[in-house]
This record gives sequence, structure tokens and C-alpha cells, in this order.
Amino acid sequence: MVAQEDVIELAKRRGFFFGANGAYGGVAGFYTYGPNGAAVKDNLESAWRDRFTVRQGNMEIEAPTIMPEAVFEASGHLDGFDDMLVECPECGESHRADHLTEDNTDIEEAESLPVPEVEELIREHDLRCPSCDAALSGEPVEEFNLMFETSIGPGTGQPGYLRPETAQGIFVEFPRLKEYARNRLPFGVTQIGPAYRNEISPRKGIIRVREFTQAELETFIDPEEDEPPLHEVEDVEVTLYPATEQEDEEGEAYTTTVGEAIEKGVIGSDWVGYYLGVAQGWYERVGVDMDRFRFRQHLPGELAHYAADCWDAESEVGAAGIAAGSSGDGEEPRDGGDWIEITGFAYRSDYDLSKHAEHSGESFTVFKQYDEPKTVERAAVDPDMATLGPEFGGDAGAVADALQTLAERDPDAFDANEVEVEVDGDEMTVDSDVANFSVETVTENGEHITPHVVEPSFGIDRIVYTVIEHAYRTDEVDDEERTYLALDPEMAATDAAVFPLVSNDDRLLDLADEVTGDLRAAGLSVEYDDSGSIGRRYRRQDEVGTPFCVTVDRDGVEGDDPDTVTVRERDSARQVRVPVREVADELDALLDPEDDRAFDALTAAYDEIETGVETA
RNA sequence: GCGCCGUUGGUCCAGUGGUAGGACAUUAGCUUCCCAAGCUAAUAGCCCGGGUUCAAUUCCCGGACGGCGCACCA
Repeated sequence: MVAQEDVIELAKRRGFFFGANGAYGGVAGFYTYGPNGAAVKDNLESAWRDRFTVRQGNMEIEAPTIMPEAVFEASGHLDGFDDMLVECPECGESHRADHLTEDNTDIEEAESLPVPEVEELIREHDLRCPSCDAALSGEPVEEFNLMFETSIGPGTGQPGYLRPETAQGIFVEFPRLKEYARNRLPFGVTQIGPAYRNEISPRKGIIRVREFTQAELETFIDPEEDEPPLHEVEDVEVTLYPATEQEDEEGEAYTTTVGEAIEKGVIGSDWVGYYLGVAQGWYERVGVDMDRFRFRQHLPGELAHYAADCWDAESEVGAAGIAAGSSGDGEEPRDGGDWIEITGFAYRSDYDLSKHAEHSGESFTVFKQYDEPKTVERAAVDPDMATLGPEFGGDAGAVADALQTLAERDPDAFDANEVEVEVDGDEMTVDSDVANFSVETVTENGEHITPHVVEPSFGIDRIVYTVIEHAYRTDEVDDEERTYLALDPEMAATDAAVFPLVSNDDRLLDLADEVTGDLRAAGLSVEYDDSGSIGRRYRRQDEVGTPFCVTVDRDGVEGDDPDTVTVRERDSARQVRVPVREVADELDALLDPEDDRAFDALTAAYDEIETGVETA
């Protein structure tokens, strides 16, 4: 049994997700979330918002998905997001033209060369296809940019691009965002929303798509002063797969604590380590199986140009399924699945803010006040432009600038009667008097610094998939096979289902309606179902992961005692009889992520029913 | 993008040069007091375009989509 096929089949049949636009044949890389999937995704985003925005004291924004070309010129996506491909005329293999060139010539950074030059290099060096050794000389080099381009406004308009990561929307707005943070570091800005990449070859269902949802946190820090609150996470256990282990043939992932990994230098950045610790708890909360989870460090060659240290959170999917009975101990041997990146933790330094500052001319800095104002002596000139102007004509301004530069570098030069400066290669001589040299005493209250950025970037869709696949179970209930999703109640699309045990008794139908209303009034997402046998209805809910089923039976409405209903727990199929007037409060408490209460609390407080149903 | 394989009700499959059948699911009714398979009935399908043919779901070509491999994944 391959879990991935079963999960995809279930996802289609039960409305979690499916390829979009099927009526028109579909287009690769786009998926629609059905009712259950949309609800799970929404729950996951809420859990993320709770942990990474609210609990971290960060602020969330929502920026446009389309941004003008200039943004991506600055971010480097316009150039750096390009791949140069050359296709072999013999065997049809596509190769990275820039990589081929770098591997076979002395050229470095071939990626930054224009296409015609790369074509020329291929010809000059008679580069050959690495697969079949056919000559590539004369073959065209195609450029492929992974960004979706569009046109803003009527006519040809101005070029715009769908953002390839939500992060740019945060970086670009930094000048205002820092105001909202009252100009104090550190602060964090989050965003949850779609991002777009025109993948060459979308694959693996919802794992690799062209439109996907990211949840990103950009933490802006003062690299010299700000430290993460490591004490919060130092004892958190994590499974790490550092670069050294990946490069060692016998290397493997191991378990340690965040604190120890930082202390030993395995994790290079305190901030990255901190977020690994925070994220670890969050993954557990949303139901990622920790036996199929690890943090993997990027290999040196894999690092983005701006990143000093980078770790991915990865989950293992597509492994042969595990039976429910063995899922607890995790001892069952499993065929290996694919490790997929579900989050990237990057130390982006000041790369992004500096680039946007450079290209936009705006200030992407924060003014950092010194504890004590500094008094410094500063050499300055105040050239007499009325003299310089007539003397140097159009060069006068440049001469004045050169004098200032000289004053900073070599104040003693102004002791002489004349000073010499160089402008555009020409030596210019100026009377020292004209320069009006002086040494001023100025008070500096602080400095403008460009914050560094620490970024955890979550791929929501892949986490949704992971959570569903890791929750996928099969077992037997009363000797009948069952498929169910052991989703955490916080993630489940539906909180509870309500059934009249049989549909030929109006008392049961009426009370079931009433209970449904009560639960919905309490804010629960409730499904009502009176169709088919009771077992069938339980299975329907099991299969989409509804954690609790409430059944109205005749025993509960007969007699003089207050009406009762049965509450069934999904995974164990155990049941407890609860008074109707209590059921909304009890379920609400069971479903509250803040409340550790388990089903046992119900069986302790009320009568558990001997169902005689066995799960195995 | 390249190569190989595939595409038949909602889902999973069988099958055919003369427009198709099952299972599960769904709906209606019967039955039914707790774990999918009791009874009756109903709904629903040959990926798209072109070609060959009297006739194409079937054969051929192209495309789309999916799976795998290569490449790609900043």
C-alpha cells in the first residue's frame, strides 16, 4: 500500500483538494481545495497566525500579489530567477547553460552573463552534452524566468509580476512598517498569502504547484545587539540533519536540543535556532508526525546568495503506509518516502533591505540612538563657491566634493597654502583659504542601521498535505476495515457530527436538530447526517477526520431523567453518555486547543457505554 | 522542456471497430436502537482536436492532464 496514492484518492473523493479547472482539461500546477481541504487549510493558517503573529507579538500585513518590475529588479528575481537552458540536439536533454560553462571553462558566475555571450562561450570551447557527448555548439540558449509576468494598466501598460514569495511585500513596505513598530528593533512582520512560480514541471500533486500559499515571518533585528529569547526553546528536542552529516556517507540525522546545537555551533545563527525551536512545537501541535520530520541544513552549494546559514524543515511523505496499531511506537519498518521542504529558515542578513534602498533611493534603515551621545571632531570644508565657480567652471561642484573628501581623509593637507585635489583624473590646485577648512565638534546621537532579517518561510500547502498524510490510518472496527484521519481536533474540517440513531422516530429527529443548533450556536462546525446505517455515518466522518460524533438514541429520550446523547471519539470508537444540556460545553472544552482535556475527562465524568466495539 | 507509460460514471477498475459493464459511493423508499457490505429503484462515464473508416471509446497523429525518469526547484 502506498499511502500517497490513497491519500490523493481520498482527497479527491472527500473534497480536500483536486486539480483545478477539470472541466476544461485542467492545467498543471493549479489545485482547488474542496470544502474539507479549505477548512483544514484555514485551521492551519489560524494555528500559524496564533503562534507566529499573535504569540510572538508580531504584526501581520497583506500586500498585493502583483508588484511592478522595479521591485524584482531590486530583489534580484528578475535576473537571478532566470535559468539558462540549452537543449541537446541529439538526445533532447536540457542542461543549465551557465553550469555547463562554469564547469568546463575558467568562467565563474556565468549566470550573470548575457545569453549571446554564453552561446559564444559554448561555441568557443566546443562544449558537449554531458549525457551523450553531442556538440552543443550553435544550439540556442533559452532563458526561462520562473516569474509570472503580467501587464499593469491598459495597452502595453507597465510590466508587473506575480510575487514569487510573499516576503518582498514586507521588505518593500519596510519604511512604513518601521514607523508602525515605532522605529525600534527587533520587530517582526508576518504575511499569509499566495505566491506564484511558473514551474517548468509541476509534479507530485499538490507538493509542487504554480500557485501556493506561504506564511512568512520577517524578523528585523539589530545584528549587533538583538538576541532571541533562547531560554524559551533551549530544551526543545529537535531532529537535525546538518550539512556535515549529509556529506558523510555514513552520516544521519540525530536528535539533540536547540540549546546544545547552538552551543556546539551546529546551528550557526541563534535566531535561526530560536525559530527552529518555536516551529518544532508548532509542527507537533498541528499534527506532523515527528518520526517523519527533521530539520536539514542547506549544503554550502545550496545556499541562496544572500543566506549565511539556512535550515529547512522537512517532512517525509509518500512512504508506505503504517497501520494505526503501530503508529504509536513508530517501530514498524517503512519504505522510505520523499523528504519535502515544508519550511525554510534563512538568515537573510541585510540583503533585501539594502537592495531595495539602493534601487528605490528610499531609506530602509532604522535610527539607533546611542546610550550616550557621542561628541566627535569632524573635519569639514566650506568652500567659497564665489571663487571656485569662476575658476573651475562646471567642475566647481566636483572640486568642492573632493575638498570635503580630502578633509575627512587627510586634514593636515590644509595646513599648506595650497591643496591639490583630483577631479576626473585632473589635478586641481586650490588655495587653502578658499576651502575654509575647520574642525567642528559635533554631537552624534545615534546612527542609521540597516536591520538584518531572519526569515522562517512556511509552505502552507505542503504542510496541509503532510498533516493529512500523517493522519491517514487504517484499522478495523468490529472486524470491518476502516480508513480514518487522526487529525488533531484543531485541524479537522468539522468539529462534530450529529446523528439521529434511526430516522423513523420524530423524537430523535427533533432532538438531533436541537443538538445541532446548540452546537452551532456554540461556534462549532457541525455536520448533520441521518442517511444510511449508523455505522456508515460514523465511517463517513472518520474518513474526513471529524473528531467527535454525537448520536441521539431512544435510550436518551425515554424515562424521566433529562435527555442524553452519546458522544463517540473518532480514534477509539469509545462512547460516553452526556446530558443534552451539557454536550455543547463539553465538546467546546474538548476542542479547545488551550484545554488539555482529553476524552477521558468525559468518560470520568459521565457513564461510558459498553459498546462491545473493538478497534484493532 | 525531453523520454517511457497511462486517461472509461463521484471514486477504483473491466471491456469493445457497430456508442459500454462491475464494485464502492450518492439519492429516494423500505428496513434499522450504535459501527460501512439487507431489500427495491434511480442518477451518472469512454480527456480534447484532427485523421482513417459506412461506423472510432477502441486504430493513427497532435494536444491537455496524470505517474515515473532526466533536467529544474532562485
